[in-house]
Amino acid sequence: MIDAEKFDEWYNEIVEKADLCDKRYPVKGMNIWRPYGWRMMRNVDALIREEMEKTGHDEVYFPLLIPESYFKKEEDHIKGFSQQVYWVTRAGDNELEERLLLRPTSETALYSIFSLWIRSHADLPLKTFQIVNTFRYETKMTKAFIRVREIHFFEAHTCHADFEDAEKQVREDLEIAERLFKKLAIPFMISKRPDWDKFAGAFYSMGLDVLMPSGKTLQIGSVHQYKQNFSIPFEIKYEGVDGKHYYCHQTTYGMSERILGAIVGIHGDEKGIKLPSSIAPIQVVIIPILFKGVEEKIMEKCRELEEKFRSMGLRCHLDERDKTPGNKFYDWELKGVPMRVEIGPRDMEKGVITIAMRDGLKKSIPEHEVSKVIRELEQYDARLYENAEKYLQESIKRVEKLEDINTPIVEVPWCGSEECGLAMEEKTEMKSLGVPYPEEECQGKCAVCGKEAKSWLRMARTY
RNA sequence: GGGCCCGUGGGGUAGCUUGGCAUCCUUGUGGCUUCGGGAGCCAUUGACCCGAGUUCAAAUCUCGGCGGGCCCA
Repeated sequence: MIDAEKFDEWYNEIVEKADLCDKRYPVKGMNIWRPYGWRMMRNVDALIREEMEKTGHDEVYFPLLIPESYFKKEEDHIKGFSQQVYWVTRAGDNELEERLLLRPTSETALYSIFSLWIRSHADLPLKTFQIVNTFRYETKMTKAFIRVREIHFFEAHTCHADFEDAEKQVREDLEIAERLFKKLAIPFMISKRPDWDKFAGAFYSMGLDVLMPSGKTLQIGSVHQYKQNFSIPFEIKYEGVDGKHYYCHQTTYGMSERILGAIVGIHGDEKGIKLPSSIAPIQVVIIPILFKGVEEKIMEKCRELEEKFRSMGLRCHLDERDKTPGNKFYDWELKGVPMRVEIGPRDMEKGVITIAMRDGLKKSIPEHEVSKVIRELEQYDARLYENAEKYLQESIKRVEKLEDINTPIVEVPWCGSEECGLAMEEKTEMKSLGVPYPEEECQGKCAVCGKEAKSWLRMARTY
């Protein structure tokens, strides 16, 4: 893992060096996805789509532009986003009759239409999602994948007959996160955000955060319970079995390319990034070790092996570039390829292949046992996860007093008042992530006012 | 919201104080030779963020814009 002090600089460099993005596009906060980075993102998207399908969500795609009148329907929502909205006010030479905005998120677009789609209790639950670009005008401190102005955004939107069914959805969303982030080898925390920090318009918000090597946390997902806060202004109503009309209860689930930022940050080292095999564009790279006179024999063996790996369902690449092997090793380590296979004259003689995992493990395996590489990849993924999990667990501590803080993440007894919460933020120079979920009883006294604590408050420095 | 630093070939830099020919490394391209952890030699492409101002003359000085990075709230 990268040292805390060096992390920010390392991160800024590595995202370009590893060919994930190109930051030279001259619009602030809008970077170019390079092929390698985009393949990683699409692989993440594919895992998300898989989860959505399993849980009965349907994919939709709504327009980028939202009429001002739609956007203005929910008051808190406008307040939360108005300073971050890009406007389209003219087309050609004409001023538009109604201004249009680039979606900063799609609630107002979707819900205006959901009110048309939903008529009866039989239409519920309505579970949809989309993966789109959203736009938020960040004023400063943009950072590749972490704070961007054009966001690659996954958003699930669901409508339910009652509060309890929406609560069930929130729980399902958190289970999806468990499965997804396990596959991505990124351990995370769930916190119920304090009221002053919930999503604009939400009844409550659950934040999903990871810990970066800099000691700052990064929110990589959020689940919101809207209750009827949107369905009332947007008039999303259904007719119940009793013939009466009711407003829906709604939830949303959001994630973005910050997931990539987390993977890059959490697993990276001095050599480069380290990818979990679930999203690695190349899972196995084959490097021929050529010597004069035996080139053809070695290349033949490499191609044979490439075929074999492909037939096993692995994403495999044979590096035939005219470079020295050492040069190729550095290159693929930089890009985080989980497994490297070397084939040279010595291996051919012994009938083995040499494998080297990105985290350092190196061994020879007999050629007829090639299928074992699957197991090696699984073990590598598990090591990635375990190391990151260990770092996270070591970084969280419960303390009774604010003076005792010496870890990146702390949990302190809290009376539940906004006043005390904000006082803690000020004194510690940290932000409240919220109440840890699943919630555990807290017996102590509020670290600010000394009254009986209602819960723990989890705090950290954040991106 | 407040403040600080920075913009020179694809990447990293020197030059800026004191205005005048733009330095070095790396990468890319062609070739020879090599290949079990960044090989060597030869040839070669390629740059002063944009705009305005001062000046005989601006990478250099002044102002503005755009972009990048950091700190504090």
